Amino acid sequence: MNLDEVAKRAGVSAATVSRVLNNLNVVRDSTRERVMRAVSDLNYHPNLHARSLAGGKSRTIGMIASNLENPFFFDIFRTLEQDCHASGYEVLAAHTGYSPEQLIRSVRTMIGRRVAGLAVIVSEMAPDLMEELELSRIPTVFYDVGLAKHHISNIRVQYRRGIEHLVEHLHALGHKRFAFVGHHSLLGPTSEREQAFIETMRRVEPAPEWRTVADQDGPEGGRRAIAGLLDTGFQPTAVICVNDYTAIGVLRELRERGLSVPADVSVTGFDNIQLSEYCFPPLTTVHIPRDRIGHLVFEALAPKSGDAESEGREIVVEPELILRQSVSKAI
Amino acid sequence: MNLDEVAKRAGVSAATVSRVLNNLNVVRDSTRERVMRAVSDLNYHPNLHARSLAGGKSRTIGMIASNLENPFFFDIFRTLEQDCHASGYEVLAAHTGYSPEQLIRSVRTMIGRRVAGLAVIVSEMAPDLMEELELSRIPTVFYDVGLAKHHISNIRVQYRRGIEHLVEHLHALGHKRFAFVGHHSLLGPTSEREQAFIETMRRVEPAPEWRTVADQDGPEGGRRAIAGLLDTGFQPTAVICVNDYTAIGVLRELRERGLSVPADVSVTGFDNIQLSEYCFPPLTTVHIPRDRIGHLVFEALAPKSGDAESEGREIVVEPELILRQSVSKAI
DNA sequence: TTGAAAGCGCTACCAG
DNA sequence: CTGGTAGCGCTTTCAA
Repeated sequence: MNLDEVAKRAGVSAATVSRVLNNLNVVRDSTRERVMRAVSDLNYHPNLHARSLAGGKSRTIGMIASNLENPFFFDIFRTLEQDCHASGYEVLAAHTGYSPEQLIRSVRTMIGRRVAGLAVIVSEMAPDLMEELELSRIPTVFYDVGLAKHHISNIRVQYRRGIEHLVEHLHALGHKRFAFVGHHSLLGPTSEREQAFIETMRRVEPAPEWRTVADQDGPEGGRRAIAGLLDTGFQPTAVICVNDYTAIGVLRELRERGLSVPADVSVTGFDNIQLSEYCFPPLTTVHIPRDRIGHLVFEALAPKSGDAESEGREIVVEPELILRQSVSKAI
Repeated sequence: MNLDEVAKRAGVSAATVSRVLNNLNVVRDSTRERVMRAVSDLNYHPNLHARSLAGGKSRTIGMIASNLENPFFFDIFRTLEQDCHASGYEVLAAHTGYSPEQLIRSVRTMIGRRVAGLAVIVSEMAPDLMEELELSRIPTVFYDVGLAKHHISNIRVQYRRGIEHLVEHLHALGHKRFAFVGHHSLLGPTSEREQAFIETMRRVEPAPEWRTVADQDGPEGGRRAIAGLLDTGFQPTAVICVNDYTAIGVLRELRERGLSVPADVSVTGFDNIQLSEYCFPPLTTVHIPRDRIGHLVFEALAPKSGDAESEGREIVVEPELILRQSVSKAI
């Protein structure tokens, strides 16, 4: 089923069918109607591959995320998608499951699809990819990795600041034994959070005891991580989690061990996802404005009429401490 | 940047470059190497649109879900994606946010992309779509909607059975005032759950008091729904939620009103998503095997070598009651 | 307002 | 093993 058959059935040329389908208002109404009729009679659906091939441009934006299951990433996706739809763009989402190989595959696929722009919101990062993307000349946004370049923008969240807020708050409450629950991922924002944690620990007076552990991203990973740590005999009074999603698992494990939060142990998350208000107790966390990030990504990728070809920018996002019931004074 | 430029640079024909890129092992090693070198020198990425256009087949499977944020849908997606990747397929995911218009757009886009198969896992359903898809001859799987047809398979979960299990269990525990918390969506599985609830209520002796309410899918919707109901003065001792994700919001609202679960109110979910074990208290729910569903979808869509052109099948999935701590005897 | 025809970049078939 | 070439289905001039 193709344009020609539709054209034949409508008694017009392929060009005219194309005009109708693309809303070029140069077609006589009667002709347009005949075409539309043929289209629906034949259950015709334009081949999008042919369309992009012939048209050149793509009107599609790609987003690659480490873990779309984590609401943090999904919230960014949702906002980006809304903005895109509002401007007639499609969004293609891919997730890597934190696998660097999958990341490479996804990036290549996106380039192969000739997306109009690409958002790479991942923690794992292969350095060569940056160059591959730069060379591809596709407008790209990275999240917390690398530096802005010609076609590459960069959004960076002041994770360090967020962690510092958290630690200072807990420290002021008298906590002296800290744990950091991270997740596996070689580079990027995660380890920035861990680094910030470690450095802050070293700076604080009097020097606290502290440990770091890591497992998968998510409730299950968080649960296993804290379980492993507690099994070593270390008894933190404050547990700082790399993100809210992981913190949910920590809360459960503590609860099942008969440890009360925050009476026995204070717990913090990061991101301020919706679930952080719905878990028990609600999490003290650090707000990262995913919606704002989504909008920023869109702005960086969609060529606003006027901008010739926007250069890559460096965009900084400030986090904000959110106090809830999962934290209290040290025992 | 295209095949020809690569061919020129490598001093071979476009056909040969194509052979190398497609791993047709008929190319001399030295030639292959020269080509690969040219490819990487030029940072060449094959145009996937041209490829599918020329090749005809697509090696891509589409999945449309109502709400990818709800782990129920995401789990199906994850499994499907794993199976697909293992067999060299790509997956294109779209979500509709329960919007029938978006569903139509997504389906059309998928057809336009000429996907090799399409999974439509949604609650909202426009009847004409079924025919549009049937006519498109794309192998399709619907979830709990319509009937199997020529190219259309159907997975149906015995929701009715699941709800009955739940109600009987609660009834046996002496509950006499029930609430059903649903979510908006005109047709399909959701209302099947609600219908099952209503019919079961009418059948049970002695006749219980009951109400149904609905809001969005998700914690926020669940919270608002139960809040609205409680504000009317109705005091259920058992709240049956359309799914676990929504139940999380119900748990929070009850907690904030000082109602203890399960001492004051019993709450049940549906789906048995991972979070149902992580919330407080852990939810009594009904297990729906999302991984099995994911596998079934894949099998129904990917033409296993051997099958000429598998006919649409009707596949039935049995749910299973899972008892946890969110339910107890009526006060 | 409409038609004819030249590509878009790639695969696949036919020769050599 | 390699090259030439005819499409795949659509958009987009250029003419009419």
